[in-house]
Amino acid sequence: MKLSNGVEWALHSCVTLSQSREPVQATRLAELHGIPRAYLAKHLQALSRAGIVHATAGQVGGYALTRPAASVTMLEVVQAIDGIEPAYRCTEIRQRGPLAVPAEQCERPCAIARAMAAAQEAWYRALTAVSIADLAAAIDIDSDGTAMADVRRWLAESRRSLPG
Amino acid sequence: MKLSNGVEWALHSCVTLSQSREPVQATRLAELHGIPRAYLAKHLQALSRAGIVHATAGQVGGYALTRPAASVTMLEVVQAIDGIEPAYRCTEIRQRGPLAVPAEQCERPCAIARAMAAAQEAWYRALTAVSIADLAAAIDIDSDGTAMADVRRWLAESRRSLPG
DNA sequence: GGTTCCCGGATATTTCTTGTCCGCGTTGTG
DNA sequence: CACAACGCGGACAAGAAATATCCGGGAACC
Ligand code: SF4
Ligand code: SF4
Repeated sequence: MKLSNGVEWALHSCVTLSQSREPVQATRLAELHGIPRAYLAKHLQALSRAGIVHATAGQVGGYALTRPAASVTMLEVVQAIDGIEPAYRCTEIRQRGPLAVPAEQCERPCAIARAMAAAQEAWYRALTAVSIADLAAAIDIDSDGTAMADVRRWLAESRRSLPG
Repeated sequence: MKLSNGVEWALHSCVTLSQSREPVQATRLAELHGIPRAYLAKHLQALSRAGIVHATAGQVGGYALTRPAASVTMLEVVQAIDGIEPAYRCTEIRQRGPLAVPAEQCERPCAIARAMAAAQEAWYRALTAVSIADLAAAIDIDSDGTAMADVRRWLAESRRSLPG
């Protein structure tokens, strides 16, 4: 079981966006995190398609959160990047081989699939309980209240200096 | 997030093995489920390395559970096949870029990594709660008490007829 | 001793992730 | 209103990982 590392970038980007009311360009977000610009843009597009962020084009364009950070859950971001398909994909092997179960008995998933679905559900619940705002607040506390202020300052500064 | 489909084969194989006190060859397990024999053998080797099943060589060899089915949890099987590394791998991007956090502040994982770890823990807990014996019992109930008996009959029969 | 079967690694094939590119639409400006 | 600049969006290659397969030992049984 593996999670795309783009999830980490997307979560960090959302936390950063929650600190700015103006749109932030993909170039800035990539530079801030030291990651390839073009690839981050691809993931941001996925967030855009999921309705989590809104992209504005043009000279002063960029990305911004569409909803308040407190209403965006981690699960939404994870699913936007990694897809909504569950980790366990049942290939219905019980319908194959010499003891094949007839299809009419396979209407509802079997015990194995049910247990896996329950585990997935527990995973979803844990991620739903945490919002982007929670993350921003927790990161701020971890850094003694300087992290988010630094981000806001850097965003304001880069908007002036870098395009020059 | 994706789970190797070998997990499904391994779980089915364990349930099957729980119905037989004699060792069952990899060839039989593969035939019963209609899956490639060689690849299933590779996964069974992983189960063997994890101590879940014991392989006996020789003419009447095969695989058998080392412990009672009630004491083997789904999580053990999943981790034996899919590995124990967590789904979310933190690449410490906060230590990169213009706002890099110094390493001495990164001793404990940040809020994002903590939330992901909590979700993973919930997933583990759900899988630990279900044993192979539970699965066998549930599958038996789903089939009105015929599935496991059919498996036992097929195993006994194939041991006579097929090698001939 | 012959046979059967499991173990382990080496290897080919396919799929997915990662990474990069340029066209199109949008925005601000003259 | 036409122009030019800018960034988003999806299409396109390279790399990694999973999937699937094969064969040479070694062990147990007959
Ligand atoms: S639903 Fe259950 S029995 Fe059917 S293939 Fe999936 S795990 Fe196997
Ligand atoms: S520990 Fe937190 S801040 Fe550091 S890279 Fe992981 S998610 Fe980002």
